[in-house]
Amino acid sequence: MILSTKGRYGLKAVFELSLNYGLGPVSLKKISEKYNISENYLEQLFAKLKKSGYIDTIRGAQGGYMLAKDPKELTVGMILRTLEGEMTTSECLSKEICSRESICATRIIFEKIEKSISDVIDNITLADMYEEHKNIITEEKLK
Amino acid sequence: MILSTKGRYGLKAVFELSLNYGLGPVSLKKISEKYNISENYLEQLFAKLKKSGYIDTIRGAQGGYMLAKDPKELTVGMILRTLEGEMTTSECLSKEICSRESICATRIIFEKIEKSISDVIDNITLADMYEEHKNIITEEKLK
DNA sequence: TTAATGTTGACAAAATTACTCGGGTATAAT
DNA sequence: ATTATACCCGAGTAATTTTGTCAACATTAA
Repeated sequence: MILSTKGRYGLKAVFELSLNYGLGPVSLKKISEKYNISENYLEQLFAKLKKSGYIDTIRGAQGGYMLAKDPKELTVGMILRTLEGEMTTSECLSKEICSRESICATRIIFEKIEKSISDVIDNITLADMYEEHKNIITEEKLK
Repeated sequence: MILSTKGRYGLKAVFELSLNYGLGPVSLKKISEKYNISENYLEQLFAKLKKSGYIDTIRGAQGGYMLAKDPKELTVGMILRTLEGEMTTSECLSKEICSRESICATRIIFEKIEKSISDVIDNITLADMYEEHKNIITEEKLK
């Protein structure tokens, strides 16, 4: 399983923010209740995202969290990498040990996996997610 | 980091077996010394791979492990999935909680990631790794 | 003021990872 | 036969990561 709850919860929550983009802040309480995610835990995730500059906060009553940028400028990769760290490693365990032959062969594999993941997550923006989501909703209504 | 030492050590070790395909068994001791991986730990990984039918063993002196099939028939995905379990999950946490909208949106993302990983690991065989590795060695010699 | 909200840092339970250990069994070489 | 070499198997354990919890505090709208 490549994604822990950090990435899974976090992406959901951020998407929720993008649904509210331009409409004012959303409180943690609302999000945590909607998805049944621990408020305090989500708080930690949002703290990281704020530090990275992807979300802004407004303190005090009626405050909350909001995207710091246009959903078009925020990619899934930005969110996931902030929360999960780098997705793969291809580093050798030790330069001495790296007896070259097979380690190089496996490293190539890991690099390919990494690239394919990056191709996906770096090319989907929150705006894309929103579009896709809207289409699904529309299709459902047509039935 | 999507791969733990299980997948990383395991793929290295199995590649080592593929270098020796057709030349008799390789002992754990040899592999663990070459890569400085705990022998007992590697044993556990190989036990799983044997159970899955990817490697065979010969017990007793001069015994060891060997691929159970031609390297052309063994993919990186077979090895990694055996050792790491499924690579992603896109399941909802709970049907009740799944308020559909944003969870569906995130699920699509996870499914895309999963597919891109599968495209890589299911389409590279141990034989492919060997070919690539041979090319690298050859190129180095030409310098 | 008061209630709602974000901020911070410490703490901790649970799960997973990454091993270790010890006593087996099978087999080749002597 | 004996011995050394290897795989086999199940239990145990240390370290790390994940997944939170808690408490005290700061800020702001109403």
